[in-house]
Amino acid sequence: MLYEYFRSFGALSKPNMDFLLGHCKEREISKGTKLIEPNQKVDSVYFLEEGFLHYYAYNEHGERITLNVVGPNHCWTVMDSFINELPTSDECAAINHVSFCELKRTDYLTIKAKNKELGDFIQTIVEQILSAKVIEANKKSSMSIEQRYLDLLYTKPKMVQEVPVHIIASLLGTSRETLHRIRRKLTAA
Amino acid sequence: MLYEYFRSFGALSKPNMDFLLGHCKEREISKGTKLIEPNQKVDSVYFLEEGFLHYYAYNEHGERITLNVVGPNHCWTVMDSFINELPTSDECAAINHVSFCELKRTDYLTIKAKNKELGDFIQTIVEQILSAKVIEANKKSSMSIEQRYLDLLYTKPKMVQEVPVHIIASLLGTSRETLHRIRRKLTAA
DNA sequence: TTGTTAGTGTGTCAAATGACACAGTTTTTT
DNA sequence: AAAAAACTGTGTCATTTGACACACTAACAA
Repeated sequence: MLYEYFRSFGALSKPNMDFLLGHCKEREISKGTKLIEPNQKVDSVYFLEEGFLHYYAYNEHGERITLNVVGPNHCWTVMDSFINELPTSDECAAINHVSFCELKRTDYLTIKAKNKELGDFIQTIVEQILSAKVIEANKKSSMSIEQRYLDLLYTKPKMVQEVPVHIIASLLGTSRETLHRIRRKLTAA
Repeated sequence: MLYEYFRSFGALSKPNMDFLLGHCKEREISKGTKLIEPNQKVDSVYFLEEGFLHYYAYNEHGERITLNVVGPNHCWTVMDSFINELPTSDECAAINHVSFCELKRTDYLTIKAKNKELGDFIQTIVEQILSAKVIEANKKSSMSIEQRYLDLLYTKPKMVQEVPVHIIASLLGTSRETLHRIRRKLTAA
């Protein structure tokens, strides 16, 4: 699964691909477990194989803000913390039972420095992922809450099914009740 | 000015810095001029020295959505279009008289391939800029409109002064009138 | 200079939203 | 099995917002 994911970013010679995959370790955590505690450094990149992660922060009023919900076949980390070795005030918890692959920073740096092909490969992935985030943020700002919900329903139906409504609502940037009104309106039509 | 900007990302040997700066060309455009027309490829990275750029798009209802307002000492481009040579439906226009430096894609690629120091340097800049965008997007989603306005007023007072209210409002994600109510409330206090 | 356009300030009103309250259901813990 | 906790569905109501309308001013072009 992780192999297919890497493949989607371009070709890579067998020894390099093996070297890359060899540094990724399988792990599992159960529902409710925190992957990242507050004020912890994020020392790894995570690739989800099953389940959903809830990435969130608290604003100055103590309200919990959902920054992202990450599902299977997607990577997650806090770039700033991972790259610059800074502690982050954000947190990350498992919504379901989650299985994933972990790549530690030290291994990440080893891979990046191994040879030119691997270095360029990693760089391309980072650029693609960050660039996609910027596109997503732009897209989001041009859509209403209802449109965002429809988009989510279309692109990630499994997430809508498996993740609690109040988390989906806060991901969309609204309240549980407003999301409810939207769903009611949609089923009526 | 551009030199100082590059410097802020780290050290670079003199010949490499000269090589880099040598490929950036000074340009100016007057108020109202479009830097990027709709469905055009974005073939350059721009570094602003003076004035403000309005980066926007239209949603499916034909409403103009402000994606960003770029001021002096900041870089701008549409990454996806620039890297993958795709036309973008977004547009970009000068709010004021704008002077800037331009770096063409061909020159960008030349610089990147010139030697390892330059390649790594460019890569670091790209990562930093994109990473900052993600952080900004996260921050934005945890703040109310009023807080975003106060933040903008504090971090970019000149932008608030020089850019029309309706553009600031749409940058903050609200209407001209609502921004007005916020300003009225703030001056009253 | 005059006419035209762009931008600003403000009021009204209908619609959308968030906060709260509570009941019913499912899941988890003891 | 019983109790507790988490989640879902729904109604009411005060507040906020966006849309519209209009007056006024500043910038710009003929």
